[in-house]
Amino acid sequence: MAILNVSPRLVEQVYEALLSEIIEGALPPNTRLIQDDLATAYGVSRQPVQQALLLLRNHGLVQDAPGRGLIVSPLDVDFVRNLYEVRAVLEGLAARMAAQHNPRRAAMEGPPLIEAGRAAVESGSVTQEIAADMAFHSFLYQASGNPLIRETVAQHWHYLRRVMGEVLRDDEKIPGSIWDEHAAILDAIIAGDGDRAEGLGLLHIARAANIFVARLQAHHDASVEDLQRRHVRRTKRE
Amino acid sequence: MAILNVSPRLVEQVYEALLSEIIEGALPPNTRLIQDDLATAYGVSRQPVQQALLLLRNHGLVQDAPGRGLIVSPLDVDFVRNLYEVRAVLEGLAARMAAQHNPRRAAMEGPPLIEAGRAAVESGSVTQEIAADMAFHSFLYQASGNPLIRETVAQHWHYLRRVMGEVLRDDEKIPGSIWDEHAAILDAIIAGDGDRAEGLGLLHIARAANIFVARLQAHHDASVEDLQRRHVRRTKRE
DNA sequence: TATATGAATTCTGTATTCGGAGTGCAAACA
DNA sequence: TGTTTGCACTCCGAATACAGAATTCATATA
Repeated sequence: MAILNVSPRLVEQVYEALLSEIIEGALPPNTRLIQDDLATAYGVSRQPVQQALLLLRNHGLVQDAPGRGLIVSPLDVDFVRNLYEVRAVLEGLAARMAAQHNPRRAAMEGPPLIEAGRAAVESGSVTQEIAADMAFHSFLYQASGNPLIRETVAQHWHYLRRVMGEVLRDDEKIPGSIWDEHAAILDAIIAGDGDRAEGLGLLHIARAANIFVARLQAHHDASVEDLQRRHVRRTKRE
Repeated sequence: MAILNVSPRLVEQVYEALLSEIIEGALPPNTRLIQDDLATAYGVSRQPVQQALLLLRNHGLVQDAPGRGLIVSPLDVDFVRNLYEVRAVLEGLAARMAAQHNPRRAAMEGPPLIEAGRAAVESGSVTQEIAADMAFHSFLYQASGNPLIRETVAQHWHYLRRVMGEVLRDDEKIPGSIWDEHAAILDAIIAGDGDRAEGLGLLHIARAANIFVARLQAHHDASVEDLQRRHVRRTKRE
């Protein structure tokens, strides 16, 4: 991924670079992160690297590994479940607020996003699907009129993208029905029906949670099984 | 203020020190923060100060003031309103989850907290009231079984404490009725009634929001008026 | 007297250097 | 052969040093 923010601040550039490498899986969970190595890899001094790592640690994407510096945090299934639980209520809140404050705007800007989403599904590109999904939800947060919702969810989004990446890397696609759900939420917002919008928003995220958590769990189980198999092989050999 | 966390990490010590100075109002909004000055004041080098400021900026407590470094973020009334909006749904979620997963534990540990809260109100000490309130809500988050709720709210808590400090510094007390509301939430949780618990939790925070936002607005208006009066005086003199 | 231009100052961001804590390996001993 | 002790190495946090950008103040000019 290209570095979009061309700020002269090395800290931010390193932060963005590390963030996308983690999200996209180039740096898999439990990878050790050595300041010196990163510094030479990015062609900067250790100082900005250290600060970028401080921020990542603060956001939970990397964690202390006492005695051996920092490692990329593993994707804990329980954690992801909790994440979706929180995001669901935030999504509900956003939908309710959008219905209360911006039904007109939703009527204007919403439908094209749904169209774009359906087109992305047709195209079969997972990347495009994810982008369209993000665009729709971002719009929702914006229309809620409460910038804090977007900021809070943004923190979570890093993890969700990691999960999506992990799950979709070799799995089949996202079910296209999510765009029916999006359309239903949008309808409720345009109708100004806050209660219904909230309920549908909540439900939508709860469904997504079920799908992704189940798949992540399956992945996790598979990798554990794999480890066990290897272990058996090695034990046999000895 | 004493440094409680005796971690050998200077960054954290400086962070904590700055945080409490901001929360308690020792560093009022719009105060300029100069790395060098802070470093000599705390008796450390600029390095840990810079990192602590980076974290504070990331949390929104300080912000860039282009060309003149960093300043303490002003307490924006709209922002606080949004904060309470988000916290309300999180509080509702916490109450619902606690009712679903930990009614027994709530029955054990809840009542003493209510007692302590009522005692704090009797004592008339604002500090104790705030502590008791925080204890009750912390318990709720813990009982929800979702650690993310606590973490997310913790981020917000800094601001809420600033608001409380600002409002309660010279104002009258918090209404004692909040402990009736707490008791009602607890009842619903013990009864295992998730819906009722959620509704009451939401309502409780919404009420608190009304009180504090209104008072903060009043403060703000008063200070604006004050500025205008001064301006008039100065204009007359000229 | 108001405005523009230049230098000095201030402050930040980055690089480099220093000291110390922890780990892992190896050798010695039981 | 298993355990323990000591040493070397790795790596991090903090201090110091350096360079550049922005502001402010003073001076000169219209």
